[in-house]
Amino acid sequence: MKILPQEHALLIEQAIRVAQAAGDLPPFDIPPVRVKPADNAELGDYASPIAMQLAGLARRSPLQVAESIVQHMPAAPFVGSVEIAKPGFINFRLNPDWLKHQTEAILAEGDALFTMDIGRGKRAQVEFVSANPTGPLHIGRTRGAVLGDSIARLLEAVGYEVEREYYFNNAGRQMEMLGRTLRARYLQALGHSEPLPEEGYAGEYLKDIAEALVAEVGDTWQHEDWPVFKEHAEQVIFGWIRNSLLRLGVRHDVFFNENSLYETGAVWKTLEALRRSGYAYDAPVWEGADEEERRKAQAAGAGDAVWFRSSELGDEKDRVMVKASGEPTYTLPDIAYHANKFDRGFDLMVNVLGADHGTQYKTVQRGLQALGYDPSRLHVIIHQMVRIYRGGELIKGSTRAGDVIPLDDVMDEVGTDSVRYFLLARSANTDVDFDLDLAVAQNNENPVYYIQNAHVRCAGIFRMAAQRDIDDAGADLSLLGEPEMAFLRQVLRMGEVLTYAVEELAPHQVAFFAGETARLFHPMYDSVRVFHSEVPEDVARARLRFYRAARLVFRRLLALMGMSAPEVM
RNA sequence: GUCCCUAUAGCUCAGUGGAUAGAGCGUUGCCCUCCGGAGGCAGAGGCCCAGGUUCGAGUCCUGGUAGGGACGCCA
Repeated sequence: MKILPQEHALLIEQAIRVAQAAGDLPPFDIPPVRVKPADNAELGDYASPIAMQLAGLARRSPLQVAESIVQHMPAAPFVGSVEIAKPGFINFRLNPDWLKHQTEAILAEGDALFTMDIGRGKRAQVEFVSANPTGPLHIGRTRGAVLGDSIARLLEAVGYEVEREYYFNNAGRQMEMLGRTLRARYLQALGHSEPLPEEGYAGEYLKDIAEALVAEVGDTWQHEDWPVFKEHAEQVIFGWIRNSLLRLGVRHDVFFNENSLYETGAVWKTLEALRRSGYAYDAPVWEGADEEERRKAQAAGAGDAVWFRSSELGDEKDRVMVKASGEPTYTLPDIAYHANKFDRGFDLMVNVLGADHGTQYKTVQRGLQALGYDPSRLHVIIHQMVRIYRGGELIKGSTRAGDVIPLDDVMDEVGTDSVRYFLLARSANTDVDFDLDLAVAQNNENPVYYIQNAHVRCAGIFRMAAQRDIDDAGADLSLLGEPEMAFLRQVLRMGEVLTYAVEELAPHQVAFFAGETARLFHPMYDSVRVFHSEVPEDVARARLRFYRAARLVFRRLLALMGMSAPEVM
């Protein structure tokens, strides 16, 4: 399918060149030509303000420039008419005949509708979720899952070969706490009065794992230490996370274990590289520390840590990479991990993170810079928080406190399609208030049903067509009317919406477009009937052909959002 | 204190430097025998404040104000 703003822009560029060659316009470098869908249908379908932009360069009035451009505009099958409007706009109207026949073009593309080759031959990587296996997946992480997977689907739609990656850490202090907590829960389940470790995980889910463990191994583990329990907890919890993601329609191609960076020595190689470039040094406190910080560190008896001189790259202070104990903080392996990503040679890298990791990624970017990589090649999408409401009440919680609602419970309650839609339909930059009551509502307050119902209605038409044995192949599409054309105009905008959504890595654009398209569909469906006593058979066949294309459009949109396209509801 | 995000209709949100700023819910009035009423039509109603850049600013810049988040030798 054509991406119409681009097609129109090409025509304008050619027209300007021809006008310049003919001496109608003075020579100048042509700036990028912007063409947008016109906001007022009475003015046209697509519009460009290029003449206003060029007025200065051409040293003529915008209207004169527009006239010169329009005079030299080459013909194109999709252009019906070109007009000039007051301040200097060039307005295009689509050729109605061409528009009606786009029905066949849509059907010819099938489920690959609006697949593009922008990313042909290029490899993209999307890293998302990346939750450590310390508890069930909660709603905040789920937003990252939905965003990351939707971005991956979009990249695939424009032709990239996409790898989905999950980075995790199953070592370190947090995992030790997990093991120790499970051990305590296990002993409690056996009837011992074992206290939970300080800063342990209070969540109920570890009780569940402990009880299942008792049922499985009895009391044979009571003399085991925490590593055995950590191993078990990790296995069970990772199983939960994978299952939750699977239910949500999210799969990862690569699970990257932080530990492998130690096994290959990458972590220490990274540190050496940073030392060589002068970005690492040993000291008890960072170089820019004030008196108070120094006193505190001395009082605490701090030994030499290895610091990352990030303040030289715009940070407010330097960061510890290796603690005095010799153990690295997350900073060092994270930098090593991203260096590894860069070395794998992706053309495009996307990292989806929650707002609570906003500071962390900056340190990683500075680390990459210090190593000589170009950090702008890594696109970081930081999404804001998700708040869950039930009955108008905010539900709060953290994994540690354990009073969080696991994703599985939310999916049980509202269904996976609703979870995906509500987490997708907002720009990543804004908070999401997830209203469980609304998401579960089976009425038109719930946009999920509104969009899916458009597909259901199309499917209904074809059930009826099968009964009546009507065939739409070869239908005369010139019999389509204005309402159908309005719908086709909207559908043809899909190319530019997808292009823009990919450029901005903003998949919520797709959700909005789907909603808009459904809003255009339902009134039309009401008036444009296929099976009606007053509709002649040839018109009925043309409309049937049209609804076949409409069904495909909704199926494609829902697929891009990772949602199902139901036949009945 | 520093950094990040946000501020658009009564509410929840779109809006890519261009024309008269869009949708859903709510609200007011109305319509609909027929492909599933989980419907449709119409109306009222809005860019936080002050500067700046631009032929043109909801959009870009600076400074405020208000709300959310992050600022560990935790990950």
